[in-house]
Amino acid sequence: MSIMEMQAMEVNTSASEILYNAPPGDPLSTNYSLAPNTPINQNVSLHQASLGGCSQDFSLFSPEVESLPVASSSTLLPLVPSNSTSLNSTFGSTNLAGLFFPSQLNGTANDTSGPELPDPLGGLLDEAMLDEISLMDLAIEEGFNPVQASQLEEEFDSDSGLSLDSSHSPSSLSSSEGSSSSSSSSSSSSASSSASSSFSEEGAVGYSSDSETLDLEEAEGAVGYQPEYSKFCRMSYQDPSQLSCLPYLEHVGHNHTYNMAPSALDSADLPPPSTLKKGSKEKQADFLDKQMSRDEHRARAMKIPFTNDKIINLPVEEFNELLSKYQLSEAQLSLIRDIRRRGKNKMAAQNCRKRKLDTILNLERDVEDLQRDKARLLREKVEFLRSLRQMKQKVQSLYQEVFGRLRDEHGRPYSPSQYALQYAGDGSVLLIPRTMADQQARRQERKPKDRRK
DNA sequence: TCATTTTGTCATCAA
DNA sequence: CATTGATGACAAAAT
Repeated sequence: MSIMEMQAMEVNTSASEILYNAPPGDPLSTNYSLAPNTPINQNVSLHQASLGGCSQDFSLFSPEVESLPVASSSTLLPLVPSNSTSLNSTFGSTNLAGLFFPSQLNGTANDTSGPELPDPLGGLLDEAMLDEISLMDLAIEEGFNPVQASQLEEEFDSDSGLSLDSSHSPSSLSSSEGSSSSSSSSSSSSASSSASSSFSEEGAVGYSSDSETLDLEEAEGAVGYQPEYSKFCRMSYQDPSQLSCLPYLEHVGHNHTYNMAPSALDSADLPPPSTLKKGSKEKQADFLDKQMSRDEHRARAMKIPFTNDKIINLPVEEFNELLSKYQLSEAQLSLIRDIRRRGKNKMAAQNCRKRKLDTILNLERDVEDLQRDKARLLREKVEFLRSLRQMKQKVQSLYQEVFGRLRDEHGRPYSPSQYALQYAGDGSVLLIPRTMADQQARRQERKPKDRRK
């Protein structure tokens, strides 16, 4: 995405107008009153705004550009009869010209570059940019950071936009992107791995007979997945049925009648011991009954002689060992197998769901990161265009100065409508008749456009 | 009671 | 081949 945008930025720069439009209070734009006379309607839609700006720019600087919808060169030429025409042909005919944009970017409301500051490079403005950059882009971000922007500005002033482009955005972008994506992937992978490891660990603890040391947190570990998200993870670790799986509850099991009920006794939200002592045992039994999972009920009904927790969490070897100690009917064995399968799957499902939530969280984080990156790139683009605009104006004024000092053999100044300066490939500057300049301008004008299509 | 969320279960695949 | 974990889909349970 970033690459695309950067490319788009190089090729079509009409979007710059939008960018300038977006932050009306942009403190930076106030620093540059380059186009003070440019009429700006900030309330118009993006397209209108940009087109309006474009047409003005183009009319001033590149009347020869046919593609432009409103080449109002005729109307505006009178304002700048001499330099505007010459500038157009000149810049339009050179590759260098492509570097410079219309100086009046729409959004710079405070800018004051009017018709008297024609821009030879209006042709570069391309509406394609509008598709990629919109006010929305800027609206999304948390607003321009004046400090950052000014820093960027300074860099632009002292440095070339390209250097900044290459040194800044890619590194920061890649780093942030990499961190975010890697964090998501690594975190999820590590989480899952830790999940499995801790799970097996728990299992090991679990079947080490009567370890009463497991606490709730370890129980969480048993499930294996404990990512940092707290708000998101709504899994209830207090679930009695889950606790029943924990080995440390087994020892309560010799509560005769209810082998698997004891889980309830240890859980925090259960009735206090007083009720256990003095409360009716019936009620207690009912309560415990309700706390038991379906499989626990089934196991009790089938008189399975050991806890579901063991059935589920013992490793295969010990599990088979355990089974061999008892004379179990086929139905009992079948139920035990089901209990084991379901119990394991239950935990797997819990892990799976937590993992899914974690993934979603990470993706959300990634989205935020990418949005930040995008906003930053847009900011950088604005600064880039800003400096570009400045350079254009410099070149333009230089052009006018040079052209204005030229004299023919009779000591008379050249007419800007008949002659134009043109950069040669070797770096020299030639004074050529306008007609030639126009032709060359058209030739160069078409090449890039055709190439793009 | 109804809607929504959470949890359990099953089927299936892959390791 | 048996076991186990992951996961989608569905249903029961809980909120």
